[in-house]
Amino acid sequence: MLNMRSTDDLTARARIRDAALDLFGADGPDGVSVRAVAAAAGVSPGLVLHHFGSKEGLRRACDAHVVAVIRGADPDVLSDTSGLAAMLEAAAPVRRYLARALVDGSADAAALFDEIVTLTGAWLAEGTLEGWAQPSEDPQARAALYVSWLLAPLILESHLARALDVDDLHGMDATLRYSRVVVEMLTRGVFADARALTAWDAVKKERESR
Amino acid sequence: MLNMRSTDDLTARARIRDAALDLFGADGPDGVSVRAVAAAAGVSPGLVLHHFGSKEGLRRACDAHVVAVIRGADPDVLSDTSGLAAMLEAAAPVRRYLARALVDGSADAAALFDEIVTLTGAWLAEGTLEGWAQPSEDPQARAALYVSWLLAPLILESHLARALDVDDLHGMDATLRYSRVVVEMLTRGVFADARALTAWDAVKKERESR
DNA sequence: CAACCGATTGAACATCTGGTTAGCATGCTG
DNA sequence: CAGCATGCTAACCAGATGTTCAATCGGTTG
Repeated sequence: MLNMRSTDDLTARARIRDAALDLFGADGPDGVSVRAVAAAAGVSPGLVLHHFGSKEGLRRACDAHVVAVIRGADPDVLSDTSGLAAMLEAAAPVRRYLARALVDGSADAAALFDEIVTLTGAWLAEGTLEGWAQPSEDPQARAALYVSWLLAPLILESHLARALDVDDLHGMDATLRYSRVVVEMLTRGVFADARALTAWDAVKKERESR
Repeated sequence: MLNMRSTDDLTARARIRDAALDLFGADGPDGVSVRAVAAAAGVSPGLVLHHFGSKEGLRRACDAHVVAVIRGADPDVLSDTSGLAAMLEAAAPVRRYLARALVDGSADAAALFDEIVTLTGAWLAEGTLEGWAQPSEDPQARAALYVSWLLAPLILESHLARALDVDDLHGMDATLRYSRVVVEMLTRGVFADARALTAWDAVKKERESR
């Protein structure tokens, strides 16, 4: 057995982490036993604890790894949306894990979310000044919603795949297809006139008068 | 102890179901023990199984109850977007349970999702004909994405609340605030020119040439 | 009153959980 | 070579989990 921990990323430790990433991403940390991770990595259950101290430690290691992958991937493309773009480009297990961590309330995932919202807000503000983005009455909320909307396909993966009649939502075909519609909806909008806006005004007025 | 099972909705059975709804919605069925449900309902663990057969049976009962509540707004059929509205306006425990069931892959929640996507697709098609909705190159995908986007605040509740600096995302103030931005984004769009569309074209061409 | 039936309990069971420990093997270092 | 740290395993532990079961209680019915 070789002993190049820092360079070789295929050590038992890395294999355990990758297996955990995969399984945790599918069922959440609470739905996966240490033994299942060990089996998937081809090691004994004891080794998992030996390397990561505890199951919680393994979870933190997965969090850290995912954050590092997303932060570190292709920082040049698409200037300021790089975080988001990197996330969408990241390998499927990492993406699934991130989505799961977000709904499970992991602290690292939450911090990543906040960071991306901030970056997106700045990016959209710049776009507004340069004229390629619409101005917004509430830039903060818009940035948060924009990020949430791009995250939605990650989280609702299985439901969207069913609605679109595709097997793998994150295969290239399906990704191209739905991202096209996303761009279309974000460019032309969905509603063609202001009646949704006036409907909202009516709701607000009614609620305020109560 | 009274014995009016069918009429009184505060029987032990109903209390167990409500407690389970609450706890399952917070941590998912796998994160909650039968004993915890029993304790929250003020009964013994055995009674939970006596009434629902198994934990899985209890989960199914929760699913059925939530679906019934959502459908109950419009007893016969869901019309247009009323299902979506009912989901977003439902009481907090129901809302949380639904969000959790969607990401956990419950069959009933998935069926509800599909149904709402279909209704939304029909609604948007009608709008396209009547002129108040934009035409779409891919109506099926648009309907699915539209539903996903409106569901996103449900699922990412805590993260959005943090980004918007509000305590309760589904309180009236916050709801009015972010729904305003949703309407704004869906009416005016986010991008002011076609460069996102052309960027997508470039990506597609590049990937196809590979 | 007696028989019965559903609601309800508490204890028990087998299983699985995360975690600990002792020990083995191997490779580095003196 | 001896000494030692380290990767790794197997056995084991205490606790929690879902489920089962015998027994009790209370109201209804014969």
